[in-house]
Amino acid sequence: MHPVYSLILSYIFKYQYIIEPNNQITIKDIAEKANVSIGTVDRVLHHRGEVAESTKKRILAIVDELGYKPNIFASNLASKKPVTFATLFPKPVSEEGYWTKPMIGVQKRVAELKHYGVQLQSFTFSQVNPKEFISVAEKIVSIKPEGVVLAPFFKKESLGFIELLKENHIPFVFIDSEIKDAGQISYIGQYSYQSGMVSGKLLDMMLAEGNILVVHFAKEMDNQNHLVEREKGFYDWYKLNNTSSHQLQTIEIADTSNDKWMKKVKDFITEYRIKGIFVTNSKVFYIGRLIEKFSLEGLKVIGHDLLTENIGFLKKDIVQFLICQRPEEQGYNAVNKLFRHVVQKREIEKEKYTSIDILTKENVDYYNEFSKS
Amino acid sequence: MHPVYSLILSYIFKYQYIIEPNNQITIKDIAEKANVSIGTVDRVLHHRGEVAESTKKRILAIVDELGYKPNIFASNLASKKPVTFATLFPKPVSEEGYWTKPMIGVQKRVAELKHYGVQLQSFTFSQVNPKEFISVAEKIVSIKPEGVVLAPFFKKESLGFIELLKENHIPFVFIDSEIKDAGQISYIGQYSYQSGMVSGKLLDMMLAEGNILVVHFAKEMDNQNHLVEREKGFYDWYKLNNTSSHQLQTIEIADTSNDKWMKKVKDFITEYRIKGIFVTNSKVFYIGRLIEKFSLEGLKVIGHDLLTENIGFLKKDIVQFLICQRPEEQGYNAVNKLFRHVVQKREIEKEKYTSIDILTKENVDYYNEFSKS
DNA sequence: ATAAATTCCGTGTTCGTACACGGAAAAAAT
DNA sequence: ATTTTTTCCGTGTACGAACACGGAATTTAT
Repeated sequence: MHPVYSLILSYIFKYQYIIEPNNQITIKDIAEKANVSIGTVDRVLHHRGEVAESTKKRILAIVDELGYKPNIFASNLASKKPVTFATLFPKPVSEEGYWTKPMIGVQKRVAELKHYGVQLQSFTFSQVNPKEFISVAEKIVSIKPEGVVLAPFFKKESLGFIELLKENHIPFVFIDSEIKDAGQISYIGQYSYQSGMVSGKLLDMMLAEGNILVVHFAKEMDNQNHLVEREKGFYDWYKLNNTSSHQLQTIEIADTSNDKWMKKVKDFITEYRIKGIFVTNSKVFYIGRLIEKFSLEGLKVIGHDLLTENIGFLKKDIVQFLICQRPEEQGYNAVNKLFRHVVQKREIEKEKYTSIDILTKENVDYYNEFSKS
Repeated sequence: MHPVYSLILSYIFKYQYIIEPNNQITIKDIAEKANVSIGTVDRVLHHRGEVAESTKKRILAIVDELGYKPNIFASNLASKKPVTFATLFPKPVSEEGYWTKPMIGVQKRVAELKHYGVQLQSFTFSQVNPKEFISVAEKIVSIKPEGVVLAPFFKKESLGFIELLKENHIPFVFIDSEIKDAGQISYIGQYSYQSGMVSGKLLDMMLAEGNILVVHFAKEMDNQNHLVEREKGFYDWYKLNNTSSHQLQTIEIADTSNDKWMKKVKDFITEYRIKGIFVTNSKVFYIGRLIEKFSLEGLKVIGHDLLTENIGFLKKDIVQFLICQRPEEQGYNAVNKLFRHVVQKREIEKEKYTSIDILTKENVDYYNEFSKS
C-alpha cells in the first residue's frame, strides 16, 4: 500500500494518528551488531576500500534489517564538498521580462541549498543571436559544473551543447520547452497544448459569437514550438466543441520595435469584425496598449503570464484572463531536480508539468507562487 | 534594497550572477576575534548564563560584522530535543471527505521535519458534537505539545480551548477559518469573500441571463462563517456589475441523510426557472447527483474543492468550475509556521491567504498542489 | 622459511554547535 | 581579614558521519 494512503487510513480509522519520533540508527549501531568497526561499515556504505565479501553481506543485511538512514545533518556537516550548478536562459528583455522569473526561483532554491555547498553560476544568451548561445555554452562546459539548467531555445545549437554536456558527464534539465529524449534527467514546464485548450474554453465562454484572432508575438516561430502548441490546443477546443458561430484566424508579429504593427492589427480587427483575441505568450500587453490607444471596445482578451503590465490590463478589465504557468516555481523545481539527482542521488521524475493557472481580476491578488516560504 | 530585488538587478546588469560558496563563520572565529572562549560566545547567542555587559557588546558587534549564521547541520546534530505538535480538525465524513486533505499536508511536512525531532499527534472531533470538542481539547493540553494547529469550528468551544493553550504558553495557528485576534501566531486559509466574487464572475460569464440559486449544504450555519462570506462575495459581484438580468436566491439544506431535500430543490429550480447554481462548499456533488437523477439540462454549476466525486462531475461537464483552496497546502503551511516559530524562532506572517484556484475540465489534470516534492 | 605484496579492517580526527560542569575573579557580608 | 555570595567565563564532551592513515592478517612470491 502506498505510504501516504496508509497514513490516511490509519488516520481515518483511529482518529488519532501519531508520527513517531526519529529513532536514529547509527553506523555505530550497525558496527556493533555486525561485530566490526565503524570504518568497515563506512567502507561498505560508500564503496570505498576493500571489505571481505562475507562481512559485506552481513553488514548490508543488518543495514536493511535496522532500516538505517544516514543522518543528513551529520552527513552534511562532515562532508562539505562544493557543488556548482549552472543555468543558461535567454536574456530578459527588461527587468520585468518573463525570463527574470525562472531565475528568481532558481536563486531561491540555490540560496536554500547553500548549506549543502551548492553554488550557482548563471549565464544568459540573446534571444536573437544563436552565435552567442554557442560561445556561452562553451564557457559553461569549461567551468565543469555538476549540473546544468537549460532553456533549449535554439534547437540546433542546444543539441550541440547537449553533446558537450554528455561527453563531460554533466547532467542537465530542460526548462520551459523540451527536446524529447535528448538525455535530460528531467523536463520542467508547461503542457502547452492543454493550456491552449483552457484558453479556448474561457474565450468561448465569454463570447457566444464573434470572430477570433490568435496573435503570436515572436521573432522566430520555428524555435517557439510551445506557442504553436498553444495555438493548436486553442483551435482544437473550438473544433471539438462544434462552435460554428466563430471564425478563427492567426496573425504573427515579428517586429514590435516600432508601432507599425499596430495599424496592421487594428485594421485586421475592424475588417474581420474580431471580438476575441488570444495572445499565445506573455506579450499580451501589446494588445492592451493597442486597445487603449484606439479605444477599441467590446473585445475579450486572453493572454499569458503575470507580467506587471499584464496585471495592469487585467485589473482594468482590458484583458479578461491570464493563463499562468508559475515560472518561478519552474526555476525552483529545476534546481531541486538537479540537487536530488546530483547530491542526494535520488530517483526523479522525467517530466514535470506545471499547473495551468487561471487568473482573473478577482483572484490575481491572492495568487501566491511561493506559498511554502 | 530588498535582497531578492538586488539579486535580480545584478543579474540583469551583469548577465552572469554567481552565488558564492558558503563561507562559514564559526563560533570559534568569533571567540578568537573577541578574545574570549567559545562558551562565552555561546552564552551570548543563546541568552543563557551571565556575561559581562562589555564583552557581550563586543561579541555581538563581531557577530554582526562577520555576519555569523549558525550552521544548521551542526546545530541540529547537536541539539536533538524532540518537539511535539498536535492538530485538532473535524473528523472527515469519509475517506474522500474534505478534512482528510489538510491532514495529508500536515503529515507531509511533519515527515519532512522528522530529522529535526518533530513529532505529531493528531486529534479529531465530530462535526455535530461540541462536547467531544471540549474533551479532546483537554486531552491535547494534557500532553503539553509545543504547538497546535486548530480548526476553530465551534467558536465558543474554541475560545475555551484557546484560553487553556494560552495559560500553558502553547502557541497555535488557525486553519480553514479564523477567530480574529485570539492570540494565534498565524492563520492559514482562504479569503472567502473574494472567492465568492470569483465564482460570481465565472457564473455571470457563462450566463448572459437566467436566475441563480446559491446553495448552502451545512448543518450549523452559525459556525460556518466562511460560507456566508462566500455568499456575500458572490452577491456583491452581481451587485457591483449591474447585471439586472438575473435574480439571485439562497437556499439552505441542513439534512442530506435522506433524499427529501432533492425534491424540494428540484421544484425550486423549476418554479423559479433557475439557470445557474453556486454551491458554497465542497458538497456540490449533491447537486451533481440531483442533475443526473432528474436529467436536468442547461444548468451551469460552480462549486468548491477537488473531491473525487466533484472531479467526476467536472469532467462530465455537469459542473463547469470548481474553486479550490489547496487544502493540503494549508495543512503543510500550518505545520511549517509552527516549526518556524517554535524551532527556528523566526518571524512569521500573521495571515496567509491561499490562492483562489480556478479548475475546469481542461486544467484539472494538470493541477499539482505539491509541486515541490 | 622468509620476504614481499595484497587483502582486510581498526583508530583517531574533523566538521560546528549545544550544553553541562565547575573554577576563578570580583563583590558583598561577617 | 576572612568567609560567603555573586558574577563571570573556560574546558570538555557529545551529536553522527566522513575520511585519512596505517597496522594486522592473509596470501603470494622467492
